[in-house]
Amino acid sequence: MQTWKEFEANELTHSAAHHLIAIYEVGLEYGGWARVSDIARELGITRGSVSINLRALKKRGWVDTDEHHMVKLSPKGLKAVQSVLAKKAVVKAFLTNVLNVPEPQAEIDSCKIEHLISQPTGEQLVHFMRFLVSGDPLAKQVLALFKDFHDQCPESKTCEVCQGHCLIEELQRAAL
Amino acid sequence: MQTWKEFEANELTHSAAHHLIAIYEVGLEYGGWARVSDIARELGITRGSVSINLRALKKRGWVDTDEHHMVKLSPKGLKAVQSVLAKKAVVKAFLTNVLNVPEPQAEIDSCKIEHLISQPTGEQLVHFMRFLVSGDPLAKQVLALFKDFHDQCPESKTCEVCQGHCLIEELQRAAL
DNA sequence: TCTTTTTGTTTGACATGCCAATCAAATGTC
DNA sequence: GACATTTGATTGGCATGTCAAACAAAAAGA
Repeated sequence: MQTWKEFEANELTHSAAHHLIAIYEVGLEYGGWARVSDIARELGITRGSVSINLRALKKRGWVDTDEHHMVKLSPKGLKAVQSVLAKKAVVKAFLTNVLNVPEPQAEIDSCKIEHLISQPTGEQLVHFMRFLVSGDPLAKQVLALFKDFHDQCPESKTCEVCQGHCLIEELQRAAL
Repeated sequence: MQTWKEFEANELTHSAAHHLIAIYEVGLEYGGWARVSDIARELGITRGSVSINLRALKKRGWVDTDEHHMVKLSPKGLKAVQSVLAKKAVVKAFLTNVLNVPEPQAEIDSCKIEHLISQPTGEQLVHFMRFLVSGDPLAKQVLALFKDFHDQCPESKTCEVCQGHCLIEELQRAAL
């Protein structure tokens, strides 16, 4: 009913997630520490914005700071970053290697949804990808077959993502 | 580099998408027409909010109104709604029928990302699902096999979506 | 040491999107 | 016709997240 409102109820906003990622990336070269300026440069926003945003992240326990304004991910923050990065990577791998979505588009799409994927869904996608690279000959065959199927599909170029739900009803009837 | 900023650059916000969907849903029973109150009730927000939000949607050509304040999707708005609903449905079908994600979770996840999926990605996912229900015995076998694989996987219960990217590196090495 | 640059913070502004409260006009009811 | 309800719009408030501009303090260079 009101499922759509859960969008805002996320623990991590898109902006917050990328602040944490920026701290993580900068920290890789500086022993886990980052400065406001580095984060701002990494994100392409002003120092002022970062300064304000860090206040909220500190208050909620994602990051810590020392007396010299140096910023560091808290254990909780690090875990969140790893979870988000892993979700993004597995989604991107699925899009590029299974769905054959062009790399730039896969990068954009995975970046947009990385912080919105739930833990269960992320885990299942990991398992699915793990299955597909498990070496099982069937998996290889399927990927190859789908590539052919897709290349041959007459709707490949014109399909507008199933106007009017035709595909969905089809899927429901098939009930897999 | 600055890919993360494209999140805001979406043509449809989550809120806007659901306003359009609400108009669509209400309109199904009233020949395509909806009133502000109906939309507000459908979304669980106040009439005031809807009134203000509709102003922007009108200005950008997603909805039209007549002289009696009746609201209707423009052709462009209708197309957008169908695209979003189709993306949501195909994502949900993938999550539930392929990844075996529980229905409530699949509903939440698909709702969160429905408006963020690009057209190319949506189309490819449609083709993938179409392939899986094409009746090809190989497809059936794969789905069954993955179900087993997943049930047997010792990490099924504990995996934290691949802490530290181990899976990703694995996927890259495999290069599919 | 003196100057310049870099840095972090604060301020006022804007945009989105929600709320509650208020209001006028239209609609219903007696 | 008179009163009550429903409806759409407006207002002021709050929260997030961005900017530009101004500021003090620290760091770097001469």
